[in-house]
Amino acid sequence: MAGNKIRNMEEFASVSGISRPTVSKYFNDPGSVRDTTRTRIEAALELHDYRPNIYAMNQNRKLTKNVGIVVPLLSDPYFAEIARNLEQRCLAAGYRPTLFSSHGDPALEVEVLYTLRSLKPAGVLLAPLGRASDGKALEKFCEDVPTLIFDSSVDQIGLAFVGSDNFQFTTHITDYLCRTGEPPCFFEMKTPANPNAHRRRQSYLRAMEAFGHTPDVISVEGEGWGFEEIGLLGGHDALKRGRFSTNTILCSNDRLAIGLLTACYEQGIRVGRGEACLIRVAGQDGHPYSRYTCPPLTTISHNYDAVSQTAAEALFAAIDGQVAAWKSTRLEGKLILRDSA
Amino acid sequence: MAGNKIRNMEEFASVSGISRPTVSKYFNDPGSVRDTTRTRIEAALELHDYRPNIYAMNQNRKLTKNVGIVVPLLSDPYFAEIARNLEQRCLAAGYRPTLFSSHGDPALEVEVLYTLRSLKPAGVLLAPLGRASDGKALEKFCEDVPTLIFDSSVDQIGLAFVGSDNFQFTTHITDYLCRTGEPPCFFEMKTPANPNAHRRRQSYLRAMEAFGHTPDVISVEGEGWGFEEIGLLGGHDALKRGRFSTNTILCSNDRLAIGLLTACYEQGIRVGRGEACLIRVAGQDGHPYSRYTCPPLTTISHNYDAVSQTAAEALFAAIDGQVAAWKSTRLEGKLILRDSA
DNA sequence: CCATTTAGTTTACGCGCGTAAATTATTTGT
DNA sequence: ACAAATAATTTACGCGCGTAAACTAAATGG
Repeated sequence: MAGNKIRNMEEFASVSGISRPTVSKYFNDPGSVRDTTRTRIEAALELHDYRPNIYAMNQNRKLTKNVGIVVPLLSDPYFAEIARNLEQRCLAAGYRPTLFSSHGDPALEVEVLYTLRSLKPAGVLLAPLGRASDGKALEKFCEDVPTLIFDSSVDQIGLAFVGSDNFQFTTHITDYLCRTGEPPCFFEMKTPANPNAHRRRQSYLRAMEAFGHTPDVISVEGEGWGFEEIGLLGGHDALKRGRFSTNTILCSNDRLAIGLLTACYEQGIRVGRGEACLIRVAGQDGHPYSRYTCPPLTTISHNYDAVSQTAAEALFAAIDGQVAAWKSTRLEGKLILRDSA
Repeated sequence: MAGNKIRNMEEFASVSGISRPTVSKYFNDPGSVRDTTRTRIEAALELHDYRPNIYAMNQNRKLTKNVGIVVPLLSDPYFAEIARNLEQRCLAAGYRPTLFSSHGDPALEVEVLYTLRSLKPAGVLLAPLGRASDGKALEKFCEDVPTLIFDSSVDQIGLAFVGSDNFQFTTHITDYLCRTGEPPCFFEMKTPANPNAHRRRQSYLRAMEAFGHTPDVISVEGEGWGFEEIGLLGGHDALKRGRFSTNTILCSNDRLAIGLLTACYEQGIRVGRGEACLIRVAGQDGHPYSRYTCPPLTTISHNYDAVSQTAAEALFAAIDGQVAAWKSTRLEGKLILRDSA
């Protein structure tokens, strides 16, 4: 742990009495060198705590162990959670994950792709911004780097797509709401950034039709990624104008629902399924904070584990050379019953 | 934009008719080459959209433009927000931020430091895990890399410390609560990961004493970073056992408060400052979600902008060679009055 | 014990770029 | 138009490591 500072592998090799190429071999796979050599290297390692420079390692490697993970917005706990999940799986599989956020900005998303090329990753797990993404840039990137698209699909690019089955999401929770009370109206952003939102609206319309009810979509104004704020303002506005035609509101996503719940609270409207409650509110996503709203939010949750596992394993298989035709996997969500609906 | 793929600067230099060293100079500072040369390079750039490999660039550079940003836990929106803020400032100042999360794990925090060394950053903005951090490793790292510590201070390491004045935080909000109703009891984790929590408890005790009231600290069990869950469970328990001695509860942080609010809701206890309300709840931090709780959470907020600006500017100054003695800057928080207290 | 496998060493080159020194070409002032 | 100043080029080396080829030393097997 003490000793003079070791600056590079050359120096470390010399103090450990082993040649640099062998030391290099050791760091790439400790099991690939003889027992006695490994022991000597590890003894030297205890004395000098040297670490190879990762970026120099990757410079001239045929296949790196790097995996890039890109999400549209890290400050959204949903993406933070799925990113964390993916990182763990990469580490467990022996890869080096590097996390990037597009911060909701298409230009930054393109920048991230350039940075990723420099990283020479073995593969990339990419959740695109969606509507605002530079499709050409994404497509070009996917041609150069093995990329698995998750969460939000954009055309048929990359190795495969893994995400949630938004049609099932909305159909399922609409069905639940219809069976347990008044059929829901649908609360959404007018111009959502994410293509999943469109699928959810369509699915709501279809489901309502199938169940023989008249759909009602409330589309609120608002740009950007501040969904809670948009739900809050839009909710206040819609409540004041008596815009909700039923006592049950299905939100396009949980963050909108969180804002709407606050609007309801601020207008003294009691939410829930109890006797004293005026309206029911449900969300979609299984957002990490949905458990802690008041009332706790009934929602249909992504299967976080299954989505990340499927995505990660598909990417690792592709890295290992297992070629597979492009495929879209959409996993079902699970209804989480809480007090809000 | 089309053209054959350019693999490196050598190839790009040849197609643009300029020598590689000059092209290299251009990328490091476009203004440092003659107008005619710049025009020719930029013309070639439009045809081939080449980008230098960032990691190769940094390999042999005296001073890189890299800045590392490390936070303890990205899935906490508080850290996500401050990280985003810092990233923007780095970009605006012409640096290349790279974001890392320790994911609440001291071992991972040490790993991150190793990765950072490989990055050869000009400087690092580091928010340590706190109590669980490997102090020796942090100290050693700070000796090698210009590092500014923020959010949570650990000894007197690095270039400087920038954070919030937790004493002012708690004193200020305790004062507010005392003036507007019953003096608060203090709701906290028994074994908090963050040293700021200790400062807040102490400050609460002092403030209560100064105001001539008897303090009451409720310390709940719970390990890890799932503060909402801990607040929820601990809140349920404390409520059932009549553990709160006054109708006013000051939480050690907003995430605990969010959990406590849910516990109150689930026990049918109305929170707020209105007539019909049984208890008041206040938090500390100005968490991004505190606006959207029910009722919206009264809290004392970090001055996010000022903290990140002070931290970033101090680091940039140090990178520019402006030596300054180690200094601790603690910025005051701002009381945010909402309905919960 | 010697011949054969296996692992290690040397040597050499490559990755994609920064950077310094010496040289040559271009621009500027007059 | 010419000398001086400025910019670009050539040449050469370095960063920290991967990797391949040829060679040598050590571990096997009968």
